[in-house]
Amino acid sequence: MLKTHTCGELRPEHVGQEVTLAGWVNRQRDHGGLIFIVLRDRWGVTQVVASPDSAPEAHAIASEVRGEFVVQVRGVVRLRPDDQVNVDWATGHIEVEAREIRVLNTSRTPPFYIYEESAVDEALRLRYRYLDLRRGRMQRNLILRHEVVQFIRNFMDAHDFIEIETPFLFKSTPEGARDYLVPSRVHPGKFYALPQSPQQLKQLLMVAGFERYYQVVRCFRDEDLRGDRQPEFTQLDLELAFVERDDILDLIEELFTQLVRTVTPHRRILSPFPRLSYAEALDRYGSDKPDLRFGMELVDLTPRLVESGFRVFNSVAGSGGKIKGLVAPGCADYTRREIDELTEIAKKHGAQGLVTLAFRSDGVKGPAVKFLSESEIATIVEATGASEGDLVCIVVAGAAVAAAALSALRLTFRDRLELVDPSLLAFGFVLDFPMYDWDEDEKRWNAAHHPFTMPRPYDYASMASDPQAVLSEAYDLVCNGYELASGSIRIHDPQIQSDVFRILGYSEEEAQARFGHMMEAFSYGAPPHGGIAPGIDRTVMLLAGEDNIREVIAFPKTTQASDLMADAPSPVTERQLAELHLRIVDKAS
RNA sequence: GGGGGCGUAGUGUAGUGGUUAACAUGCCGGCCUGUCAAGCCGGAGACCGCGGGUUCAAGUCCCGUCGCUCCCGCCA
Repeated sequence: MLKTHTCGELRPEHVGQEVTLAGWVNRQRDHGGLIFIVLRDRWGVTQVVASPDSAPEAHAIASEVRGEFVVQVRGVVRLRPDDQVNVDWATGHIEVEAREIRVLNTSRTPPFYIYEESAVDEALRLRYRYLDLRRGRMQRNLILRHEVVQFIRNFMDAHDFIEIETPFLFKSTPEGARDYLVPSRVHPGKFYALPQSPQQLKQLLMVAGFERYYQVVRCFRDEDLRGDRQPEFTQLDLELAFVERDDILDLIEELFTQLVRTVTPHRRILSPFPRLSYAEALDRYGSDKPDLRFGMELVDLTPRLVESGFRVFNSVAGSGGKIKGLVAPGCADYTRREIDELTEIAKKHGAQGLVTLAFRSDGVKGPAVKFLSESEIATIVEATGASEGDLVCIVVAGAAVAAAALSALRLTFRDRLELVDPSLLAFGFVLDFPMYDWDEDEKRWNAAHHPFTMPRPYDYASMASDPQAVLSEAYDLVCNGYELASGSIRIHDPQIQSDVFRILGYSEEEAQARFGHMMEAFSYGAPPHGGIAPGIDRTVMLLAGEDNIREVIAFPKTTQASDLMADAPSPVTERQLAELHLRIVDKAS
């Protein structure tokens, strides 16, 4: 070893020992006489002092050292003078008096600051990711990520799960997300797909009798990126046989509760995790992934105001539309410009407009006030609980648009009014998702979760006649407005599976071609089973207090799905293409 | 696929259509023996992402394009 100790471990108890440290130079401060070097490694920083009197050769080398040089220092640990203790450092009570300094490698001046938490252009960070990863933020985040995964593996092992690897080269299914395809050299014109998740394989492991399976596994989806979405991401994929929904929810609640207590004990959680139905989540928060850290719940004013003389309100009569609102506390003095911004947010989510009522000391203000009766305003006050100083925002639209618009407004107020406690991790479960979504473009029903999800038993009869009304045994874990995990109890009865495929519009032949291997497997004694798959990247992001999963991934892609460091994706040679039986077609043609 | 934001020394930023593009920091040199964002003095460093256009004159206005980013669509 080129070091006897790390840069994070020396304490007053080591005083007098001769030690060897090795790491990167954070800073070098040359006082003409004394030279201070702050040496950094994965474990911390330690101050090294080179004196021209006691070690002239080491001092001469120290004077040549620059930031990010890699150096090895042999020296003696000594106590700092009382008035020069650095209380911000774990090693701040001591320093190492250099006897010998070796430069193991020099460094060019880095393109951005390593030792300081300053803002740097994202593209530059990604281009020099190996330097960005040296910085404290990324070091902390990746170490935290390791601790999270380590905790998960221990937890799963302690609960009698076994980890089984599944193939990355698998079969494409056109359902769901777009697949990343891998051309086959051996089979001209045929392709593998990288798995969107090991969904089918883990169900087959249940058929195989493993009963409790898990895997920390990479998943691939060729869809457009977001702050919480990367083309490749990591899931804790798990599946159990002979379980019911609540068994899985209880397990996940225990896992995340213990995870937070172990890895980030300074964070608070809600206990027990709230469990609400999809319908309730949409009704109260306008979202199936509500941020439960704060209230500001939506209020349904439809029954109270649908017969109003105000044309905007009575327009939803008989249409199934909704009049819903929320109260923004203390926002009655919003300017015209601020109200316009709120209106834009509502419109972006499909609303025609936004009705605002500002409850000021000199009365209720807003463009709609003159169309409303005193008793209608009193009704709004009573229903929403608005009081002086508040701004009531009302959206009149179809149920889905009203929910989307008000949810967006709720999150806007969350950020503007700083309504959340940043230490809180508000986990919760959303249950009873619909089984099917209507796809307006394709004019057919889609599986809301996936086609192996079990419908709620008492809904079988109505399944064919009214797919819209069928609920499923699907569930999500949400946290702070993010979907953290998604899962379901699966179909293990070939007859139900075939009924579901029929509603999804697959002919017998199509179902056989796409999922024949699954249906065949289920005919050999498939146990009742179900599972869930928490996203590791999002989990670590939330635990780390970051708002983008790039900050917890060592080598992420940009929003254009490229790697700026290695410059991927990149062209390949004609020879490679020929071997794969591929030809590039000009996009214009 | 659509919409918004950003792009100016290595880095972070400032910059009414008008002289030689400014500040901080970093970098280089000098001084300095207890600093820890060390200090003091001096210096170098930018054709303002790229390409067009408007104008007597463009970092600034317009169009296009590239990159990063946020959002909508998309994400079984």
